[in-house]
Amino acid sequence: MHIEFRHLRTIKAIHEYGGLARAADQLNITQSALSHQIKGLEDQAGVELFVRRSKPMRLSPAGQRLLRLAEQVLPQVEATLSEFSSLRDGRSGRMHIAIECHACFEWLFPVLEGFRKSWPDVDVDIRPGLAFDALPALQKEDVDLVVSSDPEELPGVEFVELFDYNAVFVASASHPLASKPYIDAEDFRGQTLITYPVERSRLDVFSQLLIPAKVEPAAIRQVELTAVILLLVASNRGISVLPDWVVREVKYSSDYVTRPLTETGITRRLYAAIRSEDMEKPFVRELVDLARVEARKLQSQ
Amino acid sequence: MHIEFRHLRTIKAIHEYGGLARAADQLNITQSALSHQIKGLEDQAGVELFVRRSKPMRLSPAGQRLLRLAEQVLPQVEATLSEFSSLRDGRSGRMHIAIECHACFEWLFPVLEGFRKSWPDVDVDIRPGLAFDALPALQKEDVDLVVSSDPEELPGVEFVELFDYNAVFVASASHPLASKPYIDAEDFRGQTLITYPVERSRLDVFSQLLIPAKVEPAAIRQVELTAVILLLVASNRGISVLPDWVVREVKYSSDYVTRPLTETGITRRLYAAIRSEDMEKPFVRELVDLARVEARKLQSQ
DNA sequence: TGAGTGTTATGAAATTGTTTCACAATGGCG
DNA sequence: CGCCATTGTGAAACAATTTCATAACACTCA
Repeated sequence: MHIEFRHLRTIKAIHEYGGLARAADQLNITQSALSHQIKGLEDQAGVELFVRRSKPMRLSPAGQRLLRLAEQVLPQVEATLSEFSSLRDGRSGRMHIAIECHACFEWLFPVLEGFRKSWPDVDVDIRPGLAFDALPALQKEDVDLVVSSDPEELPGVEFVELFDYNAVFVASASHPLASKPYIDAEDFRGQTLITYPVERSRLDVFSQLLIPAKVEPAAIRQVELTAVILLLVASNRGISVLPDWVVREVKYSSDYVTRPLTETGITRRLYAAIRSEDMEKPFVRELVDLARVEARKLQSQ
Repeated sequence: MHIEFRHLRTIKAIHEYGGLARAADQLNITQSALSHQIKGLEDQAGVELFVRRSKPMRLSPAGQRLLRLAEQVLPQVEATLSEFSSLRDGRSGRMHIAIECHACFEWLFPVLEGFRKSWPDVDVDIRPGLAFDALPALQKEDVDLVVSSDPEELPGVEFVELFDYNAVFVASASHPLASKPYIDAEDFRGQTLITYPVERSRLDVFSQLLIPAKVEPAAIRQVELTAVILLLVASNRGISVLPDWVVREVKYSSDYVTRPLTETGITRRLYAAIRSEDMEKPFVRELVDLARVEARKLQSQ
C-alpha cells in the first residue's frame, strides 16, 4: 500500500472532528473503515500516527507531521481541480496563435491586449517560428489558431474569414514610379524589392503578381521589421508591397507614396484557422470578433 | 473515483519518459493499467489530460497543470516520508519536558543547548504550566520527560536518577541568622520566607523541614524568578532556601551567607520520569547523561 | 500507398484493496 | 464496578485496479 490523498483527508478529519467515530460520520464511511485505513497507513509508514492511551485518540508527533502535509497538499489539489472546472466551463483555456503573415503583428497585438482583459484566465501566446508548419501544428494541438491567407480543405480544421485587405505598393515620394497612378508587374523590373524574410510563395507580391507575370525584380532585400522596411523605402533603397493596414500609417506622410497594384488593385482575404472542436468555445469566437473590429479600425484610419 | 497520488506519479512518469508504454515499464505496471487509469482520471476530472492526435501522446494544457501539481506535491510527500524514517530509526523525535521543580531552568537550559547540537532533528521544548499534572501528562504522551524529586510507582513510567543536591539556606550577610553554623526549623519562626509561587508540599523547605517540625514563618513572599529571590534576600527583605546548584552562583559573594539546613544538611534527589517504552531511545539516554554532567559541573564550581 | 512497427485503447477476467458488518476490547466517568 | 462512548478485528461483501489478450491507430519507410 501507498500513502494516498484518502489518508490525508482521513487524518485531517480525525483531527478536526476529534476522533475516529465523528470523522467517520463526516466522511460518510464507517468507523471501522477508518480504523483499518489508519492501521494500514501506520504499517506502511512504520510509525504510530495516533496516541491511543487516551480515549478519543489524538495525533502523535508523526501524525501531526502528516496533518501538516495534508494541510499543505489538499488545498493545492483543490486549486488544480477548480482550474479544471473553469477549463471545463470555458472560462479558462489556451490560445496559442501562429501567424503565417509577417505583418500581422501590427493588428494582432492590440487585439490580444483587449482579449486579455475579457479572458484573464486564458493563456495567450503568439508563437513565431511556426510560420512554415503552422497548419500541422494546429492539428497536433501545438497551437490553437493560425492566421493565414491560404485556406485549405483540412479535416477537423475550419477557416473563419477575418477581413479583406489590399496589397499596396509603397515607394519614396521621390521614386520614379511615384508618378504612376497604379503599378503593374512590369514596373518591378530593374527595381530593388524589399520583403519579409519568408519564401516567395508566401508573399503576396510574388504569388499574386510577379510569379504569374513571370517578372523578376533586379534585387530582393529581406528585412524582418516593418518599421525598417519603411525606413529603407523612405530613403529610396528600394520599393515594397505591404498590406493596407500597415500602409495607412504612412499614407499621409509626405515621404511616401502608396499606389494600388494593377488597375483594379489586389485584394486578399485573411482567415483564422481553428480546430472544428474549438469553434464553439466562447473565447475563440470573441478573439475572431475582436480581430475583425480591430481590422476595421485600422483600415478606416 | 478520486484523484490520488498514484495518478500524479503516473502523469509525471508519462511526461518524463515520453509515452504510456515507457512510463508503464518504469512504474512496473502494464501499459493497459495506465491507459485505464488515465481514462478514469479524465472522466472524473472532466478534462482531457493528453493530446492523442500525435502518437507518443503528450500532455494537454490541463495535463500540464496536473503535472505542475505533481511536481509540487510529490516532493512534499517524500519529505514527510523521510522524516518518518528518521523518526523510525531514532534520529528524530520529540522531547517535551515538564519541570516540577521551579529552579531547574538553571541547569536545564545549558543541557538543552548541548542536546540540540547532537540531535538537531529532535523537537525540544520545555512546557511550563504543567508543574501540577506532569505525571498524568507524561502517561498521556503530552510530554516526554518530567523532572521530579518525588518518584512514584506508576505503570509504564520509570524514574531515572539524575543527581543529588542539597537544599541550602540563603540570607543576607547582615542577617542575624548569618552567625549560626547551620539553620534549624525553629530559626524560621518570625522570619519572612521567600519561595517560588507553588504549593507548599512541592517546596523542600516545607516538605522536609517546616511541616515535620510544625513551624510557620512569620510571612511568605512568593517570587517567580530566582534572580529576584536573590535580590530580595541580599537587601534583607527575607530569607530563602534554594538548591545548591543555584546557591553556588552567590556563594563567593560577600553579600550573602549560605548555610546547611539542620546539622546534617538536607539532601534530595532529582529524577527524570520517562515512559518505559522511551527508555531505550538513544536521544533520551543522552539527555539524561547530559543532565548529570551539567549538574556535576554546576556543583563543582 | 501499404506493410511493418511501435504506440494506445478496450473488454473481460483476475487480482488486489477497501469497506461493511457484527462484535470484541478498551478507556472514561459517575 | 458498570455503563457509555470509543476504537479494534476478522470475515465477507464490495469496489477498484491490474492483467491479459487483442484491437485500433499513427507514424515510418520502402
